[in-house]
Amino acid sequence: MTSPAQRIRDHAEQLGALGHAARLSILRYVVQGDPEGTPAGELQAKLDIPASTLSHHLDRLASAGLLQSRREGTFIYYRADFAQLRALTDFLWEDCCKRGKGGGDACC
Amino acid sequence: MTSPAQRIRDHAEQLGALGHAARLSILRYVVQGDPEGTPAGELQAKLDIPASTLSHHLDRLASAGLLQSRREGTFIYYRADFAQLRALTDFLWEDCCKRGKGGGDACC
DNA sequence: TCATTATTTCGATAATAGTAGTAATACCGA
DNA sequence: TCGGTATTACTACTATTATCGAAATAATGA
Repeated sequence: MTSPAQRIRDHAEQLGALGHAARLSILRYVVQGDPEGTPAGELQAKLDIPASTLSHHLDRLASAGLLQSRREGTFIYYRADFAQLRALTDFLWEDCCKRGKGGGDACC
Repeated sequence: MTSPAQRIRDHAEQLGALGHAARLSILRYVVQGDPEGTPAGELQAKLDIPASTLSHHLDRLASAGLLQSRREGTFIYYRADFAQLRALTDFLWEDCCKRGKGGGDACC
């Protein structure tokens, strides 16, 4: 059971991880790619990011729980954690308009 | 027409704006509040954030396009820009698994 | 005009994040 | 084991962001 404050912090960390053009591009590339994962080298080549910089970004996204990695030989495949991503986007809309005048939900 | 790169930058800015516990709390409070808006003073009191700090956070959220403000007397009401928020959350899922093996969409 | 309340701007400091070269490590095929 | 490729760790430097007190601005009503 995570406290409400902890949920805020965790989701803020995930959003912060996405709040950078390179990392957002990485996530989208991985989300749009094969569900089995995309090797780091492909990301480096396609997104044109130096390997060391890319590694930091991947680490940050994985630490936030948005990416999972799996080693296969020399390749490391990264794939999106769709459940976490869904939880994050749902979180933003949670209890929308709950405290509105008539409890109305005309907004969402 | 915004270029793909510009879309990435704009959405990254929005996500970065949400990537902070205080600002995420602000957005959620506003999203869950009355669609007409929530005065800054209420946010300050409920979320216990110093006025000047709050003002900076509100400015950042508004600059990113996630909040809109409206003055009424001495009060300034902030409300969520639901269309922008929807566009943002949809963006993360856009073309999910498009490049997957069988064009499968088992993941989303 | 004056006092009061609501909110923002200024300004300075402290803390965090981004970048990328180089070195190190891991794996595989020969 | 050796050589090549893939990937990460170390490191240092720079840039951006967070914080908040104090001063300034805006609106209202007496």
